Parts: sequence; structure tokens; C-alpha cells
Amino acid sequence: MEDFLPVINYVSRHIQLTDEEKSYLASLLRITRVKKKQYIVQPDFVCKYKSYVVKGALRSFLMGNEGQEHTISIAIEDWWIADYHSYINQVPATLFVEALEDSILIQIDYNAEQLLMETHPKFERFFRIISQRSLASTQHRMLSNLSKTAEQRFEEFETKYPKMMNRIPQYIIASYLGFSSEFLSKIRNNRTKKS
Amino acid sequence: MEDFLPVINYVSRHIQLTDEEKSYLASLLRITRVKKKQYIVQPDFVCKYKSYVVKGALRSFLMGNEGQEHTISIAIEDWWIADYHSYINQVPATLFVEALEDSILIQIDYNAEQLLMETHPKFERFFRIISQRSLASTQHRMLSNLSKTAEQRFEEFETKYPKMMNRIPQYIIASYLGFSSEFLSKIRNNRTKKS
DNA sequence: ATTTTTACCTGTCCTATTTCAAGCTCATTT
DNA sequence: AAATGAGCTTGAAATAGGACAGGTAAAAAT
Repeated sequence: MEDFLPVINYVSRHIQLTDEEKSYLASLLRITRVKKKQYIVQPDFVCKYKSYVVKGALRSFLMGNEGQEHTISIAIEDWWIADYHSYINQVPATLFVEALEDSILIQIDYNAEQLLMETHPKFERFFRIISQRSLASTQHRMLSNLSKTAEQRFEEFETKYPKMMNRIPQYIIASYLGFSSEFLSKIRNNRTKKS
Repeated sequence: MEDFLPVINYVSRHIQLTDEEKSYLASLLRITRVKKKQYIVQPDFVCKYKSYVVKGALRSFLMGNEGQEHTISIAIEDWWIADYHSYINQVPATLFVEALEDSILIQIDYNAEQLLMETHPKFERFFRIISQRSLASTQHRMLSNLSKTAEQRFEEFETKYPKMMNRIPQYIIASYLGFSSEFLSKIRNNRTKKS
């Protein structure tokens, strides 16, 4: 059970858990180690697991028809990642989920999650809270994309996720913010001139 | 209670309700009528209610610094609308929610929703399911915005929401899809030439 | 130790989309 | 009946950001 403490703590930040609930939750989890560049989800395969990042970094992205990669989400320590559409509907994925560094993950599979909610309805609350939070933050991202320029979005990203700036390659950040890596390079260049 | 049947039916599509639960739910709802152009949410005021559209059409939008309107969501019959960030955190809104037609709404307020979940935990499940669904669809919208051209997004909108095409002004659809209304006009013009 | 690959930068040209300005049509108000 | 305003169109000029090509340095693979 010690192995799963990071997830148990994560859940405990949102709902109160008894010892029985903690160990039942732990019984449904598993640990996985992945190497840099390894895919844990691929198009056409159902995304069976939702992954909590204990150590490392991953991203989910869409491969466009002309080979352009569009990063949907980035996860470092204490974040979750999956192809959510594939996961919640248990249909084939459209995204890749790729390790950006050697990583350690704690995973829960779809059936276990359903079982968890059926036997312990308290977890419905947990999943509701985190879905609502991600919904609010995804909507905020939409809003930034609609109303801000590339440079403004980049600044917002820097202040919001300083830890990612050092670790995540810039071409991935660019593809997350919705512009080309060359353009990001130009933004940075302009800034050093100004200052 | 007849007045609230649309919402009771909506909820019943996702979870099974007893008669007691239905009438308790109904006791927490209220009906509101709004006229075209009326705001039901405004920046700096807390968004107290989540609104289900019985009849009519509304949108939520952000007013940019230079006066550009960015439409975040559009709701017609059988949709819900609110400034979600303001609603779930009970902090001042940043969005407007505006009636696009004379409308009839069924509303639930934040405290009633919390009470509902505490006294009848079954509703946690309902709110979880709909948050997850909106999360999946918001992520899909992000993905379209990142990977598709203006014309492709417009085509996607047409096939996905045909009912809105007839009712919602084009400048609002453009601001929802993330481009100018003039450009939408040009897209349509190009198409009639081709066909 | 050397070769290959990855991430990043820079310049030039290119295009999707914006901005501005004007005009048109239809519905609503007076 | 005139006036107003909302929504849509059109065209010309401007621009944010993209695509391409080439170059460098460091990291990773052999």
C-alpha cells in the first residue's frame, strides 16, 4: 500500500477516507514504469487506464493529417493523464499519450473505477470534483485561445506553469499553445531585444 | 412540479429517480423568464444560478479589452448555461450570459445544488456524469481549434449543431469558432461559388 | 569516439485571417 | 413613412503566424 500513497493522498485532499476505503482503493491501483518516448496510449486502441504521475512527465497529443503534432495536455508530478474521450466512453483513442521522460505512474483501469464508485459512492464525489475543476480550467484555456495573442498565451503559460518551462521542450509548449515552434522562437527573440 | 418536468426528465436520462427525489429536486428549482438581450450574468457579480433552457436561446461571452466579444458557449432548448468558473467557485463572474431570444429558464442555485448532493448523494453521480461529458466535449473543441482551419471548424459546427445554424446570428457563431464575422461571410461566399 | 538525432534558432517568403470602411437589406421603432 | 439599428456582405490594405530551408549545439545512441 505504501506504493500507492501519492494517489491516496491526492484523493484525501478532496474527500475524507477511512482506512478501509484507502486499502480498497489501493487494491485497485497498479504501478507502471515507462521509458522516455514510450507511448502508453495510441490511436485505435482503447485507453484502458487513467494515469497519475508519481515521477516524470508525459503529454497527450493529436497527430494531424500533415504530421503536425497538437499537444492536448501535459502532465508532470501530481497530475493525471489519459485520452479522456477514449477512457470515459471506452472507445478507440484518437490521441497518443507519450512519456517525455522516464516516468513512474500509478494507474487505475476503467472497470476498477466503475466498481469503486458502485461499491463506495463517496468516490462519485471525488470524481465529480476533479471533473468540474478540469472543466473550469479547460474552459479557461479555450477562452485564452480565443481572446489572446500567441505572445500573451506564452506569458500566461510561463507564470502559470513555471515548473514546466525548464523541463518541457519548447516545441511541445508551442504545440500546446497553438502556434509553431519557430514562432515561439521569434517571440523569445523579440523579448530579449526589448529588455 | 409540472413546471419542472423538463429538468426532472433531463436528470432521469442519467440516473433513476424515486418520486420523493423528484419532488425534492423540484422544490429546489425555480422558473425565470427573460427577454431578448437581457443579461442573466454580468462581470463582477457572482453567478448564483445554473440555468436549464426550456425555451429560447442564450450565450455566454467574454468582452475583450478592445470590445471584441468571444462567445464561450451557446445554449438552446435542453442545454444548461452559466459562467461555470464563477458558479462552482462562487467568485465574481468574468463573463456575460445574455439571452439571444425571449427565453424560459429553470434555475438551480449553488447552495441548493450543494444541499441536494449532501442530502441525496445519488445526485453526485448525475453531476459527475454531466461534468465528464462536458469536459470531453470542451476538449474536443480545443482540439478542433488547434488542428483545423476556420472553414473546417465552421463545417463541423454546421453538421454538429444544425438547429443553431438557423437561429443564431452568424457573428456569434464566428466569435464562438474563433474568427471574425467578416471572414465567416467570405467562407460562405467562397462555397457558393464552388458549388 | 564518432555518428545520429533532437531541440532550438534565424531568415525569407507565403497565406490565412483581421481590420477598416462602406454599403445593403430587412426588421423594429417612432 | 421615415428613421434607426442589427445582421450580413464586399473589397482593399495590413498583420499575425506558418511553412520551408538551412545552420548550430548539445544530447543520445552506436
